[in-house]
Amino acid sequence: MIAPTPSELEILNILWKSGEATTQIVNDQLNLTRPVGYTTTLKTMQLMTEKGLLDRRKEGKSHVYFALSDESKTKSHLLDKIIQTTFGGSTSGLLMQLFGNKAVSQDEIVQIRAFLDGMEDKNHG
Amino acid sequence: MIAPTPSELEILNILWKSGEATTQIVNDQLNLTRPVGYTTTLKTMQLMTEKGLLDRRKEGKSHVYFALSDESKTKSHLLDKIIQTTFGGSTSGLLMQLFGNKAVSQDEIVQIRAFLDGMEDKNHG
DNA sequence: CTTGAACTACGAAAGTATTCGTATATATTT
DNA sequence: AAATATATACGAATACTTTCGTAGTTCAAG
Repeated sequence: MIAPTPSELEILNILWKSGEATTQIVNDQLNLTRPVGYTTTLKTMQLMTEKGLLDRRKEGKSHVYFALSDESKTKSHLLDKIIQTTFGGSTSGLLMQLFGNKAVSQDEIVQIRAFLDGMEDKNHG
Repeated sequence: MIAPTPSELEILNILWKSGEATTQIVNDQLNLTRPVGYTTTLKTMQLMTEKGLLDRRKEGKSHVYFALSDESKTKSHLLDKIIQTTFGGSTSGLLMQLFGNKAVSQDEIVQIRAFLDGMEDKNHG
């Protein structure tokens, strides 16, 4: 599994959401959050393509990029890593931290409840 | 809030657990997991002291180091960061990922529900 | 008070990630 | 087909982190 760097993850998040996009579009999206030069984004996406994180197809004079790495697998892997390094491998340690010290909105609690309901149904059925 | 680097976090975890320790002890602990030179550990701890992550007192010819940064605050901060960068700011997104790809026992679900109950009581009270 | 073991200080190299300038290529417009 | 706009390719600079060698310090034992 190839772990993306922070910058690469930003780009992956954009491509996972939009399915595919040109460098221009990705760069515009990035610049909604922070300033970054066009060629910087281009270079990063080229490196990601070499690494096998992305692939691309030619369209007119530009390239259209799309993610090869699986969203769920990648995020799961990143999560495992922080559980390992920050919480000594303990998933419940992470949960305690999350619930014990962080404000979680009512909406999110509702969402989490619904999710747990679904899981329990699965377990019982 | 000063975010520790990965290497710094390893050292913090050791000091949070033991309260305080010399470079020697920290380095020995690190070497249970991976090989790292004594002066590497020393240098890192010196940098951490400059940054205000650690402080130390002289004892004999060596220094005894201890963490200045709060464990819970630091972990909470790291967690916030991954929630932001990886899950678009959605805590429930993280939980779904966690529950979706890992086996979570019925006991843990019950525990989490109890947590949520407690939080809601707090919110409403 | 000299020797040796353990420790600190610090510069600099090595590794990794990010950034961007500049040259070149491609398509479109006039 | 020349000029313009938009792309790509790529080298190299910058930044950040980690690594360790070497020189010098401190303390204790002989």
